[in-house]
Amino acid sequence: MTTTRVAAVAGVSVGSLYQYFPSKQALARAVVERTSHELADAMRAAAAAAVAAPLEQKVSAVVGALLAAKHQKRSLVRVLDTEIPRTHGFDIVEAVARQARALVRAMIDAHRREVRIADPELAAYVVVASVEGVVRTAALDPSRRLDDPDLERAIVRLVLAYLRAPAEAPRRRRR
Amino acid sequence: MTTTRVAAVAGVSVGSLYQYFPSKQALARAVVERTSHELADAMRAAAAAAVAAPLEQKVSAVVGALLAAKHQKRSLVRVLDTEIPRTHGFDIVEAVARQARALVRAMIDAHRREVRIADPELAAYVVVASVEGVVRTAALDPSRRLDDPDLERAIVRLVLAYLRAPAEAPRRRRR
Amino acid sequence: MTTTRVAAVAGVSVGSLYQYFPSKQALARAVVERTSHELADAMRAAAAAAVAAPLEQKVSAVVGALLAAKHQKRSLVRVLDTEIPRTHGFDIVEAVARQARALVRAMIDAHRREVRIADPELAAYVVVASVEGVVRTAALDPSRRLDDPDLERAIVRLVLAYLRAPAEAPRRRRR
Amino acid sequence: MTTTRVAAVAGVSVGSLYQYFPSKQALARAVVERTSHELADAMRAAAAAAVAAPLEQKVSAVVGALLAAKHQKRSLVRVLDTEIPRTHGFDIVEAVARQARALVRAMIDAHRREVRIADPELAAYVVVASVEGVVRTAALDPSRRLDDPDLERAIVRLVLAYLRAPAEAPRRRRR
DNA sequence: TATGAATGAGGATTCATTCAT
DNA sequence: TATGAATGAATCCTCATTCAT
Repeated sequence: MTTTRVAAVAGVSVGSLYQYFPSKQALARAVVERTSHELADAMRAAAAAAVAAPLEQKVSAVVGALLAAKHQKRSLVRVLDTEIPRTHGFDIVEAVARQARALVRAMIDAHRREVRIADPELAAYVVVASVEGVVRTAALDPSRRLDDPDLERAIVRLVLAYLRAPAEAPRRRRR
Repeated sequence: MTTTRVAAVAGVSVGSLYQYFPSKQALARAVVERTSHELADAMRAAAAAAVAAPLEQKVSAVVGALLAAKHQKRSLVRVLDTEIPRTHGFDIVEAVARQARALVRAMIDAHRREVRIADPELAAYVVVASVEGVVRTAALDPSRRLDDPDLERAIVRLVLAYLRAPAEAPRRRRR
Repeated sequence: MTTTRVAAVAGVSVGSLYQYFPSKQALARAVVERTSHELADAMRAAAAAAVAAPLEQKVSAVVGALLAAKHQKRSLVRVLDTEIPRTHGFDIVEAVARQARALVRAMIDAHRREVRIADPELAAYVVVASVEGVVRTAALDPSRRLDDPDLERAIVRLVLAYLRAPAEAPRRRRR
Repeated sequence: MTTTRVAAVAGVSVGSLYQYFPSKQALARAVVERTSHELADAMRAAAAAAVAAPLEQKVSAVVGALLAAKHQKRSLVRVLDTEIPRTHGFDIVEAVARQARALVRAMIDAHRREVRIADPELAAYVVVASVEGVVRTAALDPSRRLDDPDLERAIVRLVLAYLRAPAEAPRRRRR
């Protein structure tokens, strides 16, 4: 990803690039930012639409939105994950992850009876990180399709099973 | 990660680096290779030691081994994940992931009664990718500790819940 | 001949050099190519202008053109011969030599009566190589001038004498 | 031509190389020196053996000795001419050329009646440089053999024809 | 005396950034 | 405002030379 190539692909000159972005890093950051916001918006919208629905439908809606968004930008996702040093836009990615965790926390809170979680903060962390892991792995894996309904069902199962599993053993102090 | 800095940190000269590795890429690859092999060995050993134990103990043993290994090499893990273009040693990482999936498949096969999985291949994929996601996120997150027993318990819960969850809905053809 | 120095002498930056030539080797090759073509053109023009003249005038014209061209680019000739590994642009130099030989062959053919040559191919080879040898030696020799008319006369004498000399002894099989 | 490779081919270690030669340049110079001396000796011996013979036999003897020596060391000749910057051992090469010119001058002086030369110094220069040119070109040309008797005869013809050619026009002062 | 690992200056090349047009 | 040629700092890599063993 050189500035010249980015400019060429974008159909403008390097000079023009620097009229809009003060540096290459800023440009990368802007792309990450936009993509991240779109993702966050898609998930928020899906969650909002299913706010009154049972847990299973909520999870399904959000996971579906996530996969659809990632699938649409598949090649961009791949480039961002492969080429960009994980420092450039990390805070933005982190911000989106925080929003996602808040979203999961809200679900947990809204379904207290169904969900057996001792530490909701940790649970949200695990849910978001694990789903992100599966999506990331699948996105980078040329033999997987992000729009495979089996994959979607499997992720939904992962989340629901985790949330509904019988309470963890009571916390013991560190070994 | 410049060759000069690597050499300086290693306490040798650039020239010496090139006596052992033909290129910077080869050096990075060697580090990834070694780390990956150590990780794979640790997990295999844990699984072998628990081969006759109940599923819960097996999962706990492997997850524990994984976290311990990653925790020990925490800063290296961080550097590799942040600095190295995901192309250089990707095949090796992929090989380790394949081994991990085989390991999970063996567990599934050994506990058929307890585990309700329609597609074991996909299940192994999801288990490995999700655990990897949680570990990766925690490793890059300065406010998390990889040796936190709560984190370990949460990951074990994630895996066990997923494997034991009631059978997925029968597969429907693509929407 | 380092790229930095070439750039400095040329009054540009290294980067600019690489905007016009993909590598140092290509740069060297381009210089050799241009010089060689100029040389070949000069000799061809001289030969063409004297196409109807007697042999002596033809030879004189071509040798004069050769010396004038080399004299004009004296310092470049010196650098190319001294600094450039004989591999980089060798095929071009060889191509010019081939052209020069063809030119000499044409002269031989056009003056069959005057010239006593058993093997015109070999004769052209010897003529070109010997003249090249004298010019090269003189160009590298700081105590010689390429525009010395005595040198020119001597070279003309060398060529004419060789071509006009009584027939070589009949070829005998290898000793 | 790296020191390591030279050492490897020579069957010793780099360190040993530096026990005998203070630098790579000195090593190259020594090789050039030895080869040059052998060449000079061979030519001197041939000339001495034919000191009383007619001019044609003298020239033939020296040219034969030159070609035989170069043919024997053909690959070395090639390497020296291709790889070594023309500065390293140039003075030695120049010294040998000087000796060769003296040798030719002696021949001219010994055959004053047969040879029609106005400027013997220049004549010797041209003879040596032209022969060197032919030998060099042939040595670097993979399609030529230095032990080809036709080549030898052609070179002898070149030298004899040049020396015996009717007197050059009387020297005119430059412009 | 022979070895060859270690050294690091030097050199080719890339690419983010600037700025005259 | 858009362009893209020019810039040169930064980086990878080579290889002549040294020196501890």
